[in-house]
Amino acid sequence: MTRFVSDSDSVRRQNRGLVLSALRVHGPLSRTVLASQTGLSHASMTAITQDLLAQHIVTELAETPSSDAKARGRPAVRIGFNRTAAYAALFEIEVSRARLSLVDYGGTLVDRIDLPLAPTLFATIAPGEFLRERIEYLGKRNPVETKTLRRIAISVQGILDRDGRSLKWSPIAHLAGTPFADSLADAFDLPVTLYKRGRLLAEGTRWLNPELHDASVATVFVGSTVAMGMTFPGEILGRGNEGTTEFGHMNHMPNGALCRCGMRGCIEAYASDYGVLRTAYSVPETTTPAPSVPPQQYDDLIQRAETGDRSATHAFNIAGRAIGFGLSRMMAVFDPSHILIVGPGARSFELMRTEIETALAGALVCRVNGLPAIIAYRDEKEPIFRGLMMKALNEIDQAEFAALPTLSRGVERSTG
Amino acid sequence: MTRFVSDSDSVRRQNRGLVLSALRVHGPLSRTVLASQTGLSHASMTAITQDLLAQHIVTELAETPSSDAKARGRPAVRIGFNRTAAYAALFEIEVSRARLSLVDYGGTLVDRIDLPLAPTLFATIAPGEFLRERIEYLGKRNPVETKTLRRIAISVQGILDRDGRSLKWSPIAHLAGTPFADSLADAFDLPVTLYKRGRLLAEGTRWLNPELHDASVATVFVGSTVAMGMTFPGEILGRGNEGTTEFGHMNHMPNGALCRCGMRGCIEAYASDYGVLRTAYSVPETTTPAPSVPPQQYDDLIQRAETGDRSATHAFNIAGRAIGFGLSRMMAVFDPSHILIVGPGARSFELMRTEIETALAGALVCRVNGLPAIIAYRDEKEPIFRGLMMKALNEIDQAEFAALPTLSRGVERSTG
DNA sequence: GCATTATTTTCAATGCTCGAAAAAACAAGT
DNA sequence: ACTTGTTTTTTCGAGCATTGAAAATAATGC
Repeated sequence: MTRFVSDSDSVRRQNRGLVLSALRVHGPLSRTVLASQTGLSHASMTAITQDLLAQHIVTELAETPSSDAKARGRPAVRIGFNRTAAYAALFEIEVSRARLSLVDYGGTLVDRIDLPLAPTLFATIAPGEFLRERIEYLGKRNPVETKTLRRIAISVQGILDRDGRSLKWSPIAHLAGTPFADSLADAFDLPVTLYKRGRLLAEGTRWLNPELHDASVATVFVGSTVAMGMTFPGEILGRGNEGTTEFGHMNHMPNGALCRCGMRGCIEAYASDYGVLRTAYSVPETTTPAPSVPPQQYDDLIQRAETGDRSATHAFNIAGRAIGFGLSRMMAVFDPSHILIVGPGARSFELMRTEIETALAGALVCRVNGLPAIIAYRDEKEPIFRGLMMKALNEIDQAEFAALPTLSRGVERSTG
Repeated sequence: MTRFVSDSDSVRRQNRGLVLSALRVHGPLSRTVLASQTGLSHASMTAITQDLLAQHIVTELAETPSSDAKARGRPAVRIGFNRTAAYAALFEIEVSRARLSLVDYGGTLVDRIDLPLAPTLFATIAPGEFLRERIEYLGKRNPVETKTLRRIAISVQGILDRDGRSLKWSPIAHLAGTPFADSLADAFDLPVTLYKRGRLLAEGTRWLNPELHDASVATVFVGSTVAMGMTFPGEILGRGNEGTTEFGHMNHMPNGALCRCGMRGCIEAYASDYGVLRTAYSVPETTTPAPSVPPQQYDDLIQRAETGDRSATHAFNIAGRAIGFGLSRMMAVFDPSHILIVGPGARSFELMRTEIETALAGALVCRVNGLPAIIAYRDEKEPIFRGLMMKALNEIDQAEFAALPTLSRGVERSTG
């Protein structure tokens, strides 16, 4: 059952969540604006903000006295997140590097550690152990902040198990099958959540382009891997694992090129950096891919293709064809209004565009609904981080702060 | 925004909906059982059922006096739907036939009309007009029941527009683009809802096999077309258009066999009845498919394959391969625990099984999560009807009856 | 007829929302 | 300096749906 009994408790949780969501989306707002944004009455707004203020979740902003346009009536007091109300530790784990960030409840970066990841690292130290040590190190550098650490969120690559507690498969060496999320949760007695990188990319891109909030979007990462996340119109943040895919490992050609995952014919085997390079240099399709490709090599190939080199353009055509047919096939199940191509591969988008659009045009849904808008964005790091942070903070908002019981009303009033 | 302000109104709607849902799923239940099923207190149960009784939505069942095992305490009074509370008219429109059914609020069939559909019919009469006349005819035969008609629900084949008001494309001749749903809604001043046939099949199969309620299922129809619906664990009935796909028109082979939809290489072009026959008889792939295939021909082919005929078994291998790769590709986006093969093609399931499983085994998600359970069911008519009826009745439950305002409590008490 | 048992209802308390009215905090005009 | 107008915010009482506990109801068993 997805639906539960509703009582005054769930009413409070729902409406407090609505208020926190509005602040998350729009930044600081006055009670009046908050009321019209959420649809709650002014009376309820007063009650809810009073509660949130008493619990030090939000604060009244001391308005800059130089606020230019003087308005007529009583000046609005804007409410914003109390940045010290909570902190979150965010890990972004990728194949050859990781990053640990400490952010406050308002979404400001407090500290950050970059961690190179040797392929053998997790064979010599348990991932959970490694991550625990890094957080402890971060804790020594930020003793005050980490005292109110409320959540650990981790971006990973690979296939999560059904309840999202560990990886069943991952391109990150020696990471799959280890219970690092649970051991972190035990070590710090905090909720730990795992998110798939491709899905965070999709959510983060959306936060950076608010007009995508009303669209259904397939966000495709093209680079060292191929991945995709889906987002749906209206939903601030998808529930559960909604929006995750294994797009990069969708079959493109039966018995085709060898993929890093060990299967044959995956889209990634044609469209990722190693796939394109393999095609361009006529390396046999069944050659085992290198663990990683120097970015320079990939950039050079793009440049060669842009100057008309035949084998280079051919390789990007093959890549575009794989992505295009993959998207065309996906559209039988999920039919987005927008397709975003993000990551290093976005630079070669123009080289793949024709093949992608040709493949899409062969799909019945495209003939009927028209081609989706296809847009290329280069940077993937910022959206992934943004998606991860928003997920973590939103979890704190909804699962923790919105669910807090009321302090008996009117007892405490800050006189400051 | 998907989320709205919660107040006492939405609490009542939610909890009344919970009660009606429980009755829909389990049939008549006593107040005590209803309370434990929904999680509501006995006190609330009394209040809610009192209300529903006063509004004649449910009735207390006069228990059969021959109820065998005499229990100790006060006997439980079971509550069931008041079958005359509402009626729904259900159209199932297919390529060459349609059917109109009148059902009561309890889910009992009241009347039914079968309607052969000539291919030119909707060229000579507007679909909305035709459907209106049939309902009026039904109304003459059932004057009392149709007076409390509350909803019209229609099963269609093809691609719906985004708000589900009309078809953008359909294999049913001259149906796409006509505003038949809206004109019916105007004519009878009733809500009219369109559902995609493949999706109803998925929901209906689930109602007939309750153990599938906790599974994620891809239900594939194989017959005159190929279609698929998805259902998700726990959800009684998917929201909106969730679970609809265009699986039959997912590309299987670039530039491949000609499909009825006009595109090339669709799964349907290989795995539907006409596709298999075309392969078996070595008719060129680019031959325009006939509008429909006599069932006898398809049955004969299955029999020939079962007795070892080479071209027949080959045709089913090709079909299985198309379905298998389609499923393997779908699983990059939606990874079900069960796959159901339903319809005439289920009889040839064993002929396709090896190819389907081989293709699935090539998908990374299958290597990681294991093969989903694959089950064949023959009958598709009953599940489709059941799905359509459940959708319509559930809409009446949730959108209409659960939302009804309270009658001032305690005023009216039936003394019977 | 009385004890036992299970179901259902009643009752008072709780907690949330809402509309209307009042209070607060400022700008502008006199 | 004081009044008026404007906008934001709070207060107040009413309404409503929930809940736990206690009471009432309706049967069986002895």
